[in-house]
Amino acid sequence: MVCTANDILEGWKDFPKGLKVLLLYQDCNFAAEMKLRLEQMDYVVNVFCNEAEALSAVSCKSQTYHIAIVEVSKSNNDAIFRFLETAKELPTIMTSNINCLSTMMKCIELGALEFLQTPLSDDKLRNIWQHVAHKAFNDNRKKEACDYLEPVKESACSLHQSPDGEADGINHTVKSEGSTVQQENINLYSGGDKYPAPSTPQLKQVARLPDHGDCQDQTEDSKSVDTICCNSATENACYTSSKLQMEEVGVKEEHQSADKSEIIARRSSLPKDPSSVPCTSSIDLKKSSQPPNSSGSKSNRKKLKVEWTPELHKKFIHAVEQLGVDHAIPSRILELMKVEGLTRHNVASHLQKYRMQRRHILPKEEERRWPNPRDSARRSYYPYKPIMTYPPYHPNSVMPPNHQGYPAWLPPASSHPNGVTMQGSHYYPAWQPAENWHWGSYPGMHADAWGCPVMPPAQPSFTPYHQNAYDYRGSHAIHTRGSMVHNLDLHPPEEAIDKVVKEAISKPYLPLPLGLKPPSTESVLNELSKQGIHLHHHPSY
DNA sequence: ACCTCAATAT
DNA sequence: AATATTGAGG
Repeated sequence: MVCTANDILEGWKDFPKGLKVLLLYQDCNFAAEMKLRLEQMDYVVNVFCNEAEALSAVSCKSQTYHIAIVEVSKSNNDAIFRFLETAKELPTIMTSNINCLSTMMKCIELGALEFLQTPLSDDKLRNIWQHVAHKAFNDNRKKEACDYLEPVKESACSLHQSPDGEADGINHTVKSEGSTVQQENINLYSGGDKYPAPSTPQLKQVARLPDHGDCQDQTEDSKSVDTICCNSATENACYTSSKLQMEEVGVKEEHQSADKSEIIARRSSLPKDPSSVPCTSSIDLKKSSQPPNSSGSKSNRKKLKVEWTPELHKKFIHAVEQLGVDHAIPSRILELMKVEGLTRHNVASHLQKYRMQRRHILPKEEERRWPNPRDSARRSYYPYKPIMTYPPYHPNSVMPPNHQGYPAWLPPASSHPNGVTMQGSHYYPAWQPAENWHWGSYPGMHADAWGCPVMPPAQPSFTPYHQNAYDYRGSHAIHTRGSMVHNLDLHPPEEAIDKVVKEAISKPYLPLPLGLKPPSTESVLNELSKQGIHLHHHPSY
């Protein structure tokens, strides 16, 4: 159970009213007086006169406290220290009329928040809530960092020293941390906690473990995992065990939507319901039956094999869709997929497979749809049904071909903004990978079928230029209703041309717009300069 | 630096 | 046999 900053700021009406304070005083009279004062400040106070009682109260599930105020005297030092040591979860303020540095120091060492000399002013008393808030923020930060880093830990470590030096795993991690998406893995806390907002007691006192509390500690010290987050409190047990379990098994892909935008959207609206927070995506790396090596992670260099789970594949397909089949290149796909630990190589490989499948599957389909032998003869490498489409440099010329038998300028319906679902039945029979992946879990979604068009058939209503797929490189989308014919003489804005051409020049490996023969760079530049567009000519391409 | 394809490994 | 990884070539 975590008392987050959000709980306090949003979920806790009238914070700090109702803050639950445990008072541990030897002198019951003093205690009563304190109780009174605190209650006048709208705190809820329970008094204990000996440390044992107080401790049992702390460990009692039914009653929870946000903060403790503990009186120290010369006589009760040991008991108080014991209290501090045991109730690590509970933020504790010490108070005393003695002024013994060593005692004070010991208390602080044991995690006390501060040491206040009596008499306590109202101000000081009133302000105790700040410790709770402070800790909440602190924990929140730690938790995020922890959640974020934890799943990567293993893969990152393994990839870190990958021989070819390509630490995509790391890069990726760092990158996404710096960028907008910081994913969380709240399922670690899935003990059924429902955020009983105000009564969020057992704040984990991570701060009290200066050396172990740092989740970023990448040294594989499973012991530290234990100590980090599991401090004696029983309710942490499930957290710890699940965590350890995950370490053994390897982090599993979560079935949450992998859609980046969704994650961003959700995050930006600071989820009140923790269950809606997306989980970290990381890949399930299969260790190749390696004995658990105790000493360091160095020898664990065996290449980790990426298992393309349905979820992973789905993300892959998503990415490919977004980019457009023809423009899906490993690096971009990798970016879009936002999967930690996955390397460009992995993606490239998968992409290769994917393309192979397409090539094998589609021609057959084409054959069925256009049994005209001439067509098949004309079909080239990519089994498109394709016809010359755009005039050169039309921004839409980067459209992927469609496979629907509709005019080639029709964008794949998958990029149809309305996300119209497939109803026609003439899409491709779902080719399925050999393994029994559970495609069924994405009903109506054919994106996951290998090499199959990922989209529903074009809509009769034709909204041809809604091409979200191609804005990815910032080309101006020209939203024009109606069919191509009306657009033949359409001249896109120059920047658009510029962008497309630049891209084409700088990324020779990207496929050319459909139907175009590769023009020589010279001729392109010539043509452009005739139109007053001047680009640097890089002779290499 | 990165893509693609083919060879190789599992 | 299928699929992931590695490597060569562009």
